[in-house]
Amino acid sequence: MKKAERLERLEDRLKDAGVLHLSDAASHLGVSEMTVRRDLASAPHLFSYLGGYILPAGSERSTYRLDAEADTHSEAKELACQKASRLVEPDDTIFIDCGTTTPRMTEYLPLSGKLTVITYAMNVAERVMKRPNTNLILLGGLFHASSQTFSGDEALRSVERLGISKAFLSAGGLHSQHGATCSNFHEVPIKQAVLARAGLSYLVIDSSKLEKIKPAFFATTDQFDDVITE
Amino acid sequence: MKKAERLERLEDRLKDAGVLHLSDAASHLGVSEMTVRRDLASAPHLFSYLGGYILPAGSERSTYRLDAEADTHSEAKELACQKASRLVEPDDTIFIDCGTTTPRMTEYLPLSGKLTVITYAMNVAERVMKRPNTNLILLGGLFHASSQTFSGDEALRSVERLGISKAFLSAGGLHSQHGATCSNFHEVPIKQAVLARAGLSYLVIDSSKLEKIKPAFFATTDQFDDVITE
DNA sequence: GCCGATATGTTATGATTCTAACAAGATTTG
DNA sequence: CAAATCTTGTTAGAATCATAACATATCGGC
Repeated sequence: MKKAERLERLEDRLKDAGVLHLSDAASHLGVSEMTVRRDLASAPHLFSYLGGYILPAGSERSTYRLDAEADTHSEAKELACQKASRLVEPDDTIFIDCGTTTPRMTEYLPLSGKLTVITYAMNVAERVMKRPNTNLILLGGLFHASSQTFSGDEALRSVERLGISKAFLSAGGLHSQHGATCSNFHEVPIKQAVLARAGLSYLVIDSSKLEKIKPAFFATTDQFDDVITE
Repeated sequence: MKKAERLERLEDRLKDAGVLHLSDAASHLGVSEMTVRRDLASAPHLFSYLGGYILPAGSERSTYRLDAEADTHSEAKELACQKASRLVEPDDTIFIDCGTTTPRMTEYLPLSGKLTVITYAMNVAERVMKRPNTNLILLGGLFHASSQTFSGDEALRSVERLGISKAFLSAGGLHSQHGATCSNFHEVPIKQAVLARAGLSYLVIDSSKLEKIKPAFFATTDQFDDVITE
């Protein structure tokens, strides 16, 4: 058995198991741990190796799943999104912000009528594109892994040419004195452009965000028509 | 600082970094490693912990299942993409077109260096965003489910402001007389804008496309520096 | 303030992982 | 066939990780 074959078997095995311990891999391949180490070192584009465990390459940067339970304050966010979705009418053109809260709205949006969803968040786009009877407009640009969003001048210009009936914004903090703030500065221009263009603007947050302050300020409290929490 | 806050900060940090060493996490949070261990143990649904390293939960399950077999001329496309990827150098800025062929290139691109990938195809973006050390620029706009792409004026204007060293285009047909054609008219403006801006342009197709004609014409054969097939 | 309960830090010990160096076997090449 | 090269295995010491036990600190009633 040659190195190439071992690498292939490792790859296959990883697709099933997800992670593999060095010692398991060694016995599975019938070679010493040292050989597996050397195999791994020779193919860093295929595998990641962390403290004795083998992973498929790139899984460190996996998309953040929004599985119902795999998130802090999950039930609160779910509830807030259900309430927010009730405000959407079948023929609206709505903006949905990034984060772990507002993307959940996609599950509760009305299916009748011709809804149009505008977003700059990948996790929102991925969900909306699978819906029937729904237009999706994604504001593109440079991708930021930290927030799963895009940023760029052209996106701002696009917003100015769109009609937005209702905007659903998210925030990392909402403070009575210091308004709405978020963690990433690149989100600020888009949020502000949307706020300026939207007919009605809502802030959708779970109550744990109240009275918190994050580094990037983007709006005062009175710029929102309503704040929706659980 | 309470446990809940530490967990949130860990989550944020992981979104950026992907993995985090126990000792880094401890110093980042200003607590002992033992406390971080205990925090992790109390929230196994949020994090995976392997040999001293913290990962987002579920990242072992990287489901990069390719539609590889569920596609015609699959091996031919795969081969063409491998050949095309060999033309890419570590610090290039490349454009990758839509379809079922060119998105496979993402698997073979070099991992060293700081690659930048420009695209208007959702299936390309979804793959590139999971790669480390890679910038992703998505040309946004209105989503077309038929080709999994976006279209819009702002995207065209974005292309004019980008420097593209190599462009990898796809086509539904390449005819000796009638040039390169595709099935969707909304792809034409982007393809043409990219052709006009790219340093080198390649057409990546499997040989079954040769001498075929599709409804939307977008380029003559001599506009490409090379045609890459299996 | 006092108390119990919970949270956090420290230490020590054993297990595991990492790395380098060398030896033995397999493969290529002239 | 023999030398050179590449591959693999073994060993040992250093570094790191895991776990438990205990000490200290903090918090929330009463």
